[in-house]
Amino acid sequence: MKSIEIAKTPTFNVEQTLECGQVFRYGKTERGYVVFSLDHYADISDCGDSYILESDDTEYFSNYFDFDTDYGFIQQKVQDKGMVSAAIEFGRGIHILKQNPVEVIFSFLVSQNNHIPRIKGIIERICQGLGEDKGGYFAFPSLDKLAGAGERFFADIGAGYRAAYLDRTAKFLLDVQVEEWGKLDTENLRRQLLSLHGIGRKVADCILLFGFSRCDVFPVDTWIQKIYQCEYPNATADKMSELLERRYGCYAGFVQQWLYYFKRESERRHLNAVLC
DNA sequence: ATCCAGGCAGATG
DNA sequence: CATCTGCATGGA
Repeated sequence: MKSIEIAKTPTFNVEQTLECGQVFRYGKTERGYVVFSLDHYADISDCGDSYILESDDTEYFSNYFDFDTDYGFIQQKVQDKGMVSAAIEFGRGIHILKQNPVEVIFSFLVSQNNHIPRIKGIIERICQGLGEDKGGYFAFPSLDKLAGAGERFFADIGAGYRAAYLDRTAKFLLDVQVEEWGKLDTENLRRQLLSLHGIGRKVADCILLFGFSRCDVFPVDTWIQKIYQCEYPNATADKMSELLERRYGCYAGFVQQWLYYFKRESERRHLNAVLC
């Protein structure tokens, strides 16, 4: 196990980055957070003026946390006189994680029409049931294990009607080189994802953003719809996504994540944020 | 208890 | 093209 020090800056906050809804395998500790990705783990503790990251693979996580992107620059580019700036001020420390595409595909298949606490539980039980025991935690399962589990397994651990999606997707991906999909442009990659059973526009866009670092997509879920229903009263979610992608271009994914976190946290904390 | 959740597939106007 | 419905489950 190795450890690295991460300087604290205004544009990186571990709590905001992990709690903003892009990742589900993490937990709070006394001094910070633990996060799991594939078969790796990282423990990040708050040491006042810096973070200490302890991990089995510190290089994996220094890429995972996306320290090379200039978030201050992006925040300056997209600022406005309204809710985008308000959302940035609230979630200034969010980074978009560079997660494993396969893990993201399964995570966001589970996420549809579901609450985040329950999503976390379902994914955790998938790891417990099929993942390698790493001593203290379970790895995300291999495609072999996922494909061999059967629909019953996913139903039994509480995946609900998504069990069939998980089973079919696992069996399909067994014969595919998902890593090759990274070479496709966003439009063709989205088309590929949409051809899978259980993946629609919103789940595809989350996979594009969180699993393939396509920051030019703007996933539209129920929270984002609430934000924009005043401005686009008769636009479907798909249409809304197109319009917002066009408006924010290569920064769309970042803007979306700041707005999502702001809206959801405001509701959760019963703040009466002005969002229309 | 009733509503709703980081929606989607399939069926029907 | 747009709109409607059923879906499994459990947190609030």
